[in-house]
Amino acid sequence: MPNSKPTPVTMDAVYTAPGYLFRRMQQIAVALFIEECKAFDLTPVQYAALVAISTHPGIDATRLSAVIAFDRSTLGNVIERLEVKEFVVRKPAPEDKRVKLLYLTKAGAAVLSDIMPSVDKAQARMLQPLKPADRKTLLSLLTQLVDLNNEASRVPLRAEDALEHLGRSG
Amino acid sequence: MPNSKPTPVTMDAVYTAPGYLFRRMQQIAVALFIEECKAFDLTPVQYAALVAISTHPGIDATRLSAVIAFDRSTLGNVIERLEVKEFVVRKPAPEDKRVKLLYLTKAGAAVLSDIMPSVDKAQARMLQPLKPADRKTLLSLLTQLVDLNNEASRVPLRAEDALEHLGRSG
DNA sequence: AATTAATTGACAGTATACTCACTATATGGC
DNA sequence: GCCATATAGTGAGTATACTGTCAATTAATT
Repeated sequence: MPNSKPTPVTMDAVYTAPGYLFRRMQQIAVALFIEECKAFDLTPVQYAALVAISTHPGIDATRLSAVIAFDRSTLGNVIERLEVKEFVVRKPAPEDKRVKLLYLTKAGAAVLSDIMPSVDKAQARMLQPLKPADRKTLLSLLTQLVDLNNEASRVPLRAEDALEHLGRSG
Repeated sequence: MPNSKPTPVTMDAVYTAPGYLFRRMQQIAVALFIEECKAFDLTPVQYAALVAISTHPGIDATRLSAVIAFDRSTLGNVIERLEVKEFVVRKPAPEDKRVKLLYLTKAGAAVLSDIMPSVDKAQARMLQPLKPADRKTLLSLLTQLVDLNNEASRVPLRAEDALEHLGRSG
């Protein structure tokens, strides 16, 4: 006799799904970042953009989006907000009229170096509840997984793209 | 002699931060879900809401937000979209004029049971690159971490809230 | 019973995160 | 030089994810 009862759906179908757990951790990570860094009025994404511009001065928006695995359209708004806060300036590229090159202002460099301890504190807090050995294990597995799934996301990370802008001036 | 050079910021400050890795995995998880489930026109959040309403028929929006750890304001829009698709109906509660109770329609129940295999496929795909033992380890650590950090997020999960609506009708 | 407090859903505002479409500009093949 | 193709940035549109505020309603307190 076949089983006529359909399998009942339970909330465990949601709670144990990796996708749900990643969404929750993303929520938690952002909340902790905002809490620790509220004195600096920077979001996690704005912070990542500042670091990337600091590391690659004169990068353009398209390459920046590849370096932080960030959608190009969204990045336009992020840069705009960083410009309003005067942490970033956009200068037209001399040899390509389409391109605008990104640079940190003095205030941008200052806020980046000032915010670092708070960022580190936020990052430490989100793994704090785990035993040190488990933190290491989780970070290692997460790093592998992000790397191996890189092409699955709509905006894969292309760290090497950051080097291309060097070809412009030399 | 003190070290006068400031520590240079590198992209590793971003790439190795757990917050960045969780953001990447969330992007990847959503992309895989949308890809596998594109035939059903449901987002991960809409799917979670449908499961919760299926599990708790007659729940209200506030309790639903606690059950899926989802901001109440955002949830209003999510429910609205599910209503437009006719997967969900809102009925005014007889004994509390503020409250609207949520129920799946037949179409909602049907899409939920139809989408399950695709959801499972998406969830499997995001851990696929890891060895089976590592998948288990990661899921276990993630589950612990989400649970232990529950209060850190702005909308903590309150699964037990789901039971409260039962007190209304009896 | 009347006042206060709390709750519900709605709304406005900000910030990701994505889609597709568009203009301006560059570049390749011919 | 010309034309097809590609690229850079922008804008419109959708969907989370949060903040605050607000009116309506209910519950708690006196």
